[in-house]
Amino acid sequence: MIEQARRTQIVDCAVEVVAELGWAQASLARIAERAGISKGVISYHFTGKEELFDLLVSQIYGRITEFVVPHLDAQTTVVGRLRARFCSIAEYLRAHRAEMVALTEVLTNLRDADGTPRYGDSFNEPYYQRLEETFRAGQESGELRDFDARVMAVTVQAAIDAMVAYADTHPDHDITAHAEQLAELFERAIARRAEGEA
Amino acid sequence: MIEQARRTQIVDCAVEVVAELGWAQASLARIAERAGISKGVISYHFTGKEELFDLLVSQIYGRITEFVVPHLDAQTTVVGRLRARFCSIAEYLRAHRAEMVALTEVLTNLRDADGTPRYGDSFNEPYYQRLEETFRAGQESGELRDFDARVMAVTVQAAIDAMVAYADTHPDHDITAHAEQLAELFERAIARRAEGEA
DNA sequence: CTAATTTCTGGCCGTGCGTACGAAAAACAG
DNA sequence: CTGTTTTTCGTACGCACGGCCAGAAATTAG
Repeated sequence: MIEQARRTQIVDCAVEVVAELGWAQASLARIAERAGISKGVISYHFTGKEELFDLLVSQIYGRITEFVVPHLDAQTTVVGRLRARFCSIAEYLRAHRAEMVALTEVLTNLRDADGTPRYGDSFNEPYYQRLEETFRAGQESGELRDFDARVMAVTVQAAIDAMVAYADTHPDHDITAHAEQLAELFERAIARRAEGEA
Repeated sequence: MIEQARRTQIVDCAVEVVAELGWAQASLARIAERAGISKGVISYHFTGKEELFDLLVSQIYGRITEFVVPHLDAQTTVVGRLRARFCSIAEYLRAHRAEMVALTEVLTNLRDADGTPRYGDSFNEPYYQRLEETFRAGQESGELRDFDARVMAVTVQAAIDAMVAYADTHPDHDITAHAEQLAELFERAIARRAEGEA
């Protein structure tokens, strides 16, 4: 059995380093230093920097999904699901701030050999599509008004990202209240008005 | 007189290179190559990479502001001003896509010597404050409902940034329609309902 | 214990970067 | 034209990075 523990230890140290010092300072040497090992160990357990951070992303992303999805599934209405999305992500953010910071940092900065962003558009696309489907279903059921589901999905995701980023730079910011504000904001934005309207 | 034209020429080439190849590939050597000059010329006209890209940012930012502000001032209501903000930025984006791409790229990636982002939070703060003031005024005049003006400001700015970023990666995207969707979205989010409500 | 395998070390290599510098060239003044 | 200043060129330096490897150390197997 290949020593799997080393890999996760290295990834954990990478999370710490990225969260504390930012992507630009997160060299393999620094990560190794943080882990108390030689630089070569990383090269031994990973084929390269890419594989290391790919594992980092998939691990954190998996944990977040694992936490958020049940909250979504507990809701029946689109408005309820959207509120659960904002609030559960805020809750996870409050408990695992460093993870979120590191994830954001890696997603926005990691590039592969030719210099193109590794997690660009293609990474958000699945989110967009699922949000779109949800919105469309709500529109057909009559719960929601008529609007461009793609623009709404992009904007919702942007609002979440902005919440995470703002919380990062403002440690005293009330994330829970922020999430509730977003929930109310978008509820008004998507819900059909009490009086009939297109 | 110091040759000012050289500076702007170099900045223009920097815009092109960043817009086409991304920040990671925008080395001084490549910019010099694009400009058809030697690398040392850049060092002669600028104290360093920082000053070059500071000039780039302030130039582009200035042009955008110059275009957008009159559209805002033409509006009297908060909802109108917000719509004008979305639409005028979209209009500028349509006409000067490369500039916008380069600006975004530089803002998100430029770091100073110690590795901290040069244009981070502090850059958005003035926007936030002006948006906040506008929202507060609207709330006091009764045009707008009660909500957290700071969260709304952060979210509006995020929606704009997301629009720019999405337009960048989806060349066929209808930016004008996107802006109008945002205008309607946030109008519903901030406006007081027809029937009285807190 | 010995031998084989896995894991680790520490340093070296090539690359690309921003910057500094001296010499060449051009522009300009007297 | 001559001397001076401004601008440009090409290069070389120092640095940090990711990747790589030969050998040492530790672990495991027999």
